[in-house]
Amino acid sequence: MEYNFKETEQKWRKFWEDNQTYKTEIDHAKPKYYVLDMFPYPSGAGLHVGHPLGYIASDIIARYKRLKGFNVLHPMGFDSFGLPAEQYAIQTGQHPAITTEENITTYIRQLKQIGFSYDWSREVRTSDAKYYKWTQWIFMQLFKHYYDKDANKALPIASLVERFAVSGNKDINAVCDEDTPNFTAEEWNGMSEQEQQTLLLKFRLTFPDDSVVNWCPALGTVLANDEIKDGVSERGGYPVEQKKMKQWAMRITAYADRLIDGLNEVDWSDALKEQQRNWIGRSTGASVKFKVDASTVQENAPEFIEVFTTRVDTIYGVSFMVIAPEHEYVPFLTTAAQKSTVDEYVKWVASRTELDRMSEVKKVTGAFTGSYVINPFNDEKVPIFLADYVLAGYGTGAVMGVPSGDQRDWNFAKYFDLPIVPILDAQKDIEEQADNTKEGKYINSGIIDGMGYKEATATLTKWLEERGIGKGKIQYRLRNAVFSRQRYWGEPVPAYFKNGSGDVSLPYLIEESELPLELPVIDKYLPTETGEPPLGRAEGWKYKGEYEYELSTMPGWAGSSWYWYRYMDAQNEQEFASQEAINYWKAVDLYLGGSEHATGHLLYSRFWNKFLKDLGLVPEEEFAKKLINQGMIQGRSNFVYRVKSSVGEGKNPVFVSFGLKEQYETTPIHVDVNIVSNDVLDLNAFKNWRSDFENAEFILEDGKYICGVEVEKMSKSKYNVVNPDVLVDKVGADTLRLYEMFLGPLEQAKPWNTNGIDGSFRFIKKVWRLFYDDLGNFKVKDETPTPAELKVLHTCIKKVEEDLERYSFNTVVSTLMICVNDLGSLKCAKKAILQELVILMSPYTPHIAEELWVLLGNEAGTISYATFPKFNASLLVEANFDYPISINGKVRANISFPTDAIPADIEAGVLANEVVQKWLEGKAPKKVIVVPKRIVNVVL
RNA sequence: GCCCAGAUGGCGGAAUUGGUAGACGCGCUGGUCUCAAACACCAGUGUCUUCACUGGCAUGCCGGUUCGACUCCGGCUCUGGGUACCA
Repeated sequence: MEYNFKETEQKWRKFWEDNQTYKTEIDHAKPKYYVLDMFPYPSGAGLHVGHPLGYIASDIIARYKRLKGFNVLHPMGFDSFGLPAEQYAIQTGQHPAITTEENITTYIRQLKQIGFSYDWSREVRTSDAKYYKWTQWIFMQLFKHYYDKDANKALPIASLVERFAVSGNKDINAVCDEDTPNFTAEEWNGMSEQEQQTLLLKFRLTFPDDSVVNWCPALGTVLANDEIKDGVSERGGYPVEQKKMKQWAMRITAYADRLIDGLNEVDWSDALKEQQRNWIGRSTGASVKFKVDASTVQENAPEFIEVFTTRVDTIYGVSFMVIAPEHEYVPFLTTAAQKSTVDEYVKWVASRTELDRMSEVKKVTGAFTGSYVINPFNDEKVPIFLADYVLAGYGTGAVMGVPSGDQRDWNFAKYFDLPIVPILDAQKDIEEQADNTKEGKYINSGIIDGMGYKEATATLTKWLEERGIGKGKIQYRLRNAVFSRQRYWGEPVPAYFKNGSGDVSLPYLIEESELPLELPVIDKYLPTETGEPPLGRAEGWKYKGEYEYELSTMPGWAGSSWYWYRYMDAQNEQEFASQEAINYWKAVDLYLGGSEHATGHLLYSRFWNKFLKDLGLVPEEEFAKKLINQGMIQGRSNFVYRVKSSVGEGKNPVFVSFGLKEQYETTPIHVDVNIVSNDVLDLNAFKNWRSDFENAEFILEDGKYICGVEVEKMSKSKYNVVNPDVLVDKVGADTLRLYEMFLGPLEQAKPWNTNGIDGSFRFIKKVWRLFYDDLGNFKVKDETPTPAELKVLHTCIKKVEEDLERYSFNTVVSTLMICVNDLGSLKCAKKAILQELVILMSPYTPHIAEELWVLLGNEAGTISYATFPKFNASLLVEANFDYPISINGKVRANISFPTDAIPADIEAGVLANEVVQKWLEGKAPKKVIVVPKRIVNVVL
């Protein structure tokens, strides 16, 4: 009798659902274990084979931990706000809520099909008002708090206001904007409401701020870097420019130190922690104010330009200063003679993205403003340049150029023919390249001549501080996080604006009792004619019928920055989760997801978690104790090639087939792999695929359009998604689960390839044949196992347990295969052995395990809460060990010795061996190394 | 460019702490069963040499440490992830 996986799997999935087998409650009698998957964005393409990889692994751990006696929380939900649904809405007019709902339904059906042991009663969706009510609530708390450096935590703004009223801000040690002025209590108390509120924004943990964005005038919207290809919008091919815009920001920089320090207490990979440390980029240095030479500058020019440097010791080597081309000072510093050069340069830089600017470092570009600053140490005039390698958003947007010590500065100095001054006697070949050494004694360096690095730095810093023109400073690369999106499909910001005198209007929060602030209905999902975000279209959408709401929405990461708490108490309408639930489940014990979230989601989530802890709402400083990054299942992408000259207003886009593309200048564009077959594009499907391609024209080869191919990550934006449904239908969920784990180490990236899935399928059938003979008779007997059978079983128990404890999911599959092969060879059909095997298999192949468990006479549904087999080491004891004997590190023989033989006896035995004798050629060995129960090495 | 990974047979991979490189599986080759095929089972399978035994070579490339290196160190090459509005 063949195993009927279809019927059996369906039967058990229904049983688990009907009996709520995996529903979880707080249970103080058992230790808790929280295993969490990074929840998916429910894309229109459905679940792809890359998703389950992590989910299968976490499900295996969840099932394993249940067998080990833990009370396991294992939930799933959806990060359901996001761009693709909105993009689809723009194309079709369909409300994103409808498509999102449909997509989620598909996802749930697909997930349930794979036999995951989720407690579905706890499902969350970030786009559900019952959920985003609490996202908005957390946003409000951020607005109502500031970061107090003395308390080293967030404190209420209300307490800050009280202190301002008593003693101004001179004793306040708080994280705030750079340009926050000093003020006394009298000054504070004398301020208008508007002035006070403006000042408080400099302290709040979320606040409106100017930031530079990719603005696409033709689409009237801001684009992600992702949506820009070759400087034009991927959608439509329109030009994009850099533009300053008021955006909500999150003062994540307040938590920079705690975000770095907290990494020491979590069990995450070193690679990931290193990435976060680098992202935060704490560097110790000094800030220095350079006085602007007033003789050439325009009216209203600044008195000083401040720079941050990690090498203040090189300050005597400064031969120019560079400020960012978009820096607000530029107009004031530009002389009439340089104006046309500067304007042209600024315009060119505005057309480039930040990524372009950082990537292209080989080509030096820049422009001289015509103005100078004065080096405070030697009173020399230093020319001020603009250059695109300085970004306005980093530090002060200005850097001092030291060509002898920094290669980028050196390149710049060569290009503009600026002096390259040596500053250390240890610097070598500085006419050829920069030398950033800190060794040697300073030269050409005024007050630090003859000193070493440490002394010089201290001397200079002291000198600056005494004169009030500089100080030691810790600078972070981390920037405050932009928290606004000019989009519809996201959480509305629970804020409105009033006190609008002229263009100044201030944000205020709505009342907590008015939450959730729901997304209003709009007619279409595009910006307004005046360039406002889509919410500007909502008719009569005003706070108390009077005040403008914030029209941007929250970014994708808002809802995902706290969701693990909502699972603890998903239906709670009074709080984001009850204190009882939070204090029972505490933090995530195992978190599984892709490494592409290293510096996004995982940093923002840690930030919000620390904030919630400061408020006393959650107990743990770090929300995820252990984290594993599953490697990406890579996709096979297809490309079409758009001819560049066919892009623009009123033109039909032209696409050239792969083989002919070298004859044109083209932009490669991803095309949905589902409308491509054997790399041949379905032309009609392509025209229907995206509205801007409906008039597409093609240059064909042999009457066909051949697409390009590349292996890259499988993702909705690359349109290369492969669906697991087909596989479940063909070979069953158990086989799919086994196969995905068998592919290789969880952390490693690999392209999706179904070759080899037969091996997993055969394994399932082999297991079945341990229970049934060829005639379909159930053959399991209640007999006493032999030592050989017990040895096979316990070898397996040991290895499965060890491997699961170190999350080596692929080797467990091999171990199970070896065990089943060996039991097959032994013709073992004994209940005592097979019953334990079934438990060992059950985390991987829950369906067939349930079936066999019941066939062995157990109660249905109880295998999930059975006891993991106990390993008995005494069953594996061997009398002898087979030593590999190597000569000069190469194995030449194998000799068996008693397990407890002493090295001297082994050495004697080895030297007597004829193979060894042959290699010795009568001579005595130089050395014999005996590693007990491992190896013997004879050195000639 | 910068930050972080990875590279082992025809293919996916194993080797957990420096100790037999290639477990397990796919594929392939030969055989058993069958009218035939599928399934299943048995045997072989890194490469060169050889009838065979044996031996040489071999973990991306170059060099080093060690009795011994896929594993540690230095220098490269290529591939993937991130690079702040994809999530």
